[in-house]
Amino acid sequence: MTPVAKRKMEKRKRFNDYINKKHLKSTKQRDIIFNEFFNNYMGKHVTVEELYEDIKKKSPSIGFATVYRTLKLFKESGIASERNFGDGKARYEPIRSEAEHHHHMICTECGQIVEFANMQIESCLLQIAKLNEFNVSNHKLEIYGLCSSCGKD
Amino acid sequence: MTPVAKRKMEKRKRFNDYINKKHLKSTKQRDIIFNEFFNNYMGKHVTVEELYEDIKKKSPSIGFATVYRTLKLFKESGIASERNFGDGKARYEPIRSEAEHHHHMICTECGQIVEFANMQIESCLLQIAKLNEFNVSNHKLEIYGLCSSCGKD
DNA sequence: TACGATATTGATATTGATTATCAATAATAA
DNA sequence: TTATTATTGATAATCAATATCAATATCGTA
Ligand SMILES: [Mn+2]
Ligand SMILES: [Mn+2]
Ligand SMILES: [Zn+2]
Ligand SMILES: [Zn+2]
Repeated sequence: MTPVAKRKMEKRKRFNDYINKKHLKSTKQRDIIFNEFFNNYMGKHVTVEELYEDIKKKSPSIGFATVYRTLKLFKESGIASERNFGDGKARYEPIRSEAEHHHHMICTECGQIVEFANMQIESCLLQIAKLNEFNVSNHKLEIYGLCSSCGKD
Repeated sequence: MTPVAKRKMEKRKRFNDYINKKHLKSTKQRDIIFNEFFNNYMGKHVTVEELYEDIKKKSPSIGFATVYRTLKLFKESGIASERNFGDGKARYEPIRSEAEHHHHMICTECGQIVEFANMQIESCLLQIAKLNEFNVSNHKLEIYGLCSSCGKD
């Protein structure tokens, strides 16, 4: 089994566990959305609209609201992250692994997104939180500007 | 003149300069909103709704849309920052000085906001941007969690 | 001061993303 | 199989933010 397939299976298990724990149900629609999301959007930051349009091609009967609800479920179960890059639309990305926590640089001209991670920043943040006796649940860090292509004055 | 009064005057000058540069006009409404904002919301993070409700008490004829438009003007002219803390409402805070750049820790329970600044993080960010040839215009960093009061399990 | 060009205002309608509603249907447990 | 409970898809509702527009205010110039 490829590492990618293994990762997908792990997320699937986690999602199933969540479904069971909360007494929810497995459905064809959730399967379809799960597969589309984890097969084609790894490392991407997809909007609900985009994912819906994509899925509709193969499964025209799936409803818009269901995609909304399912992505929210993915987030709640810890297999997807919700992102907001200031354009008013929520974006979702599959979580690769707990270890691959990262942040984003967004080009305000072309929309290109560059991911980055930095241990020094992460430990600074923990320290700051500790100093203020804050019990951190999550944090976000975004850099906005022009990418190398768009930034040529 | 107190330091606070001096700061307010500086912002006023900057706003007037912007007004002139863009061939806009000085109006009573803008004066009223400016004064309310810089007299009573220094160090705060106020929503449009909140500021509107506050101003309406003294100046009942001021319209909701005008408060929206004026806060956006404050932002464009560089005398206010727009913040988004994940509750779907934009918040504005008066800019103290270029030197007082800072970030936020938000308690998801009681809404308390703690400000912090950290030079190490700032220089890390600049370095990361440089490495990726990104021309940074701004960045945001937020920590979400429970404050010391709310976090007592 | 009066005039003319231009910007602003306040009320209201509209937009756009997201959420709620609900009757029909599907999944699960007994 | 049946009873219970959750889900679905269509659509209405919500809510912050923005657009529209006629009336009014500002401001440079005469
Ligand atoms: Mn990412
Ligand atoms: Mn602040
Ligand atoms: Zn770009
Ligand atoms: Zn709190």
